[in-house]
Amino acid sequence: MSEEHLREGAIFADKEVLRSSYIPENLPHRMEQIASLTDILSTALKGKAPSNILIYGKTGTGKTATVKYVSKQLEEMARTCNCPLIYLNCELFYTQYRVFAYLARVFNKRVPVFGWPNDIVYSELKERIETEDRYVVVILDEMDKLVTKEDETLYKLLRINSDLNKARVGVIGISNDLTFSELLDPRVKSSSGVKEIIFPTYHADQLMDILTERAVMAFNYSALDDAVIPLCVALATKRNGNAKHALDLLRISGEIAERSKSKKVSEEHVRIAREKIDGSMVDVVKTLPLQPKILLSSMLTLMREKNERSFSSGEVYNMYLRLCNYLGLEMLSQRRLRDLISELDFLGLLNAVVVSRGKHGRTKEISLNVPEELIQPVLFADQELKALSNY
DNA sequence: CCTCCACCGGAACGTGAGGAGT
DNA sequence: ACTCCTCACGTTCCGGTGGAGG
Repeated sequence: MSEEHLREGAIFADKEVLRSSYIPENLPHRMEQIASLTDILSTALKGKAPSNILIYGKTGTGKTATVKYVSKQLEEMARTCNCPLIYLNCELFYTQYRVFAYLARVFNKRVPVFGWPNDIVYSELKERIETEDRYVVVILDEMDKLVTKEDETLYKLLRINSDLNKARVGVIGISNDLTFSELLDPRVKSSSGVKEIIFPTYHADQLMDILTERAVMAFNYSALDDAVIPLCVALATKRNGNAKHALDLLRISGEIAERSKSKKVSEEHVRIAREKIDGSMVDVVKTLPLQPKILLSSMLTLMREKNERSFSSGEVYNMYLRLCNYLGLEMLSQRRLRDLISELDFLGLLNAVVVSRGKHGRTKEISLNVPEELIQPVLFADQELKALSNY
């Protein structure tokens, strides 16, 4: 077994470097974001009230990495001035109770996993924070998971300062949703002094830099064919410049090369890796309910008929109606379809951006985010959509 | 600078399925 | 068995809006 482990080093020097949980020494093309984040945070650490920060960007634009990177940098400073930085992923702590209970636990207040009323947990937390004159920074990753209609967690946290005398709390919210800002109550935004940092998607050459830098650490010398990184970059660029996707490709290619006992990672391995990743995308489509599947089919039909890539939501809806008619299925309202489009956007299957076309109104421009030939067979495989194959 | 399109997305409400409590 | 919920999924209604073209 240990023999096997040593042999594993044939390809990889340090595989962890390619995981999204890894925080590199250097984050290429994120200087600006690092600077503003550091700037805002360090003034807080120097004794001024921390302002709240909202961070936006699509998946794989380096949001979490940047925040973790900066907090690591400031860790020492934070410790000396008793200003804890608390990281919390809302995917795991998605209810008010869990968030507050977790925070209370950080401040050594034992709160049961369930059972207490929310406001008690909240006031316990408040009391705990107040025991000292200090600043606390709470990082809420994936915070869109937290803001559902009646949930006030975020607002409570943003406003907690008005309930505090000595201590101050700053919130860093990280969101995948670019429209999240509009979703927030504008009063909260202005009153709590929220600053926003936007993370644009990476261009091909930027992805190139990122992958090159990581590959040097992750792989043994000459274990990588020259064509591998450019291929990973090219594939990830097609997927919105998603750096996470690019790194996944690289890592999985390496794993495949390793398993096949190759000495080098080749283009072929990347192809297999892509198929593997695409395969999981296929699974997502496969398990989708009927209506979203019809929606995706409408996209495919439009692409075939018009020979274009992106369409307005009106166009998509009309095509959707046509397909429903053809299939003899009941059709949803345009409002409902808008929600479905947003959901598929969130899943990464679609790409939707609001654009204004002046006299021709305002709409969402929607494009397919996965290879057409990949999902078509999956859609046609659905019993209810079978008839589409000869539409 | 104003208009006005073609949507966006919030609010409120309806329905039926699936638990928890009694 | 029964109420009482919460949740997912849809609906209708409607106020709101960025920017090309007048």
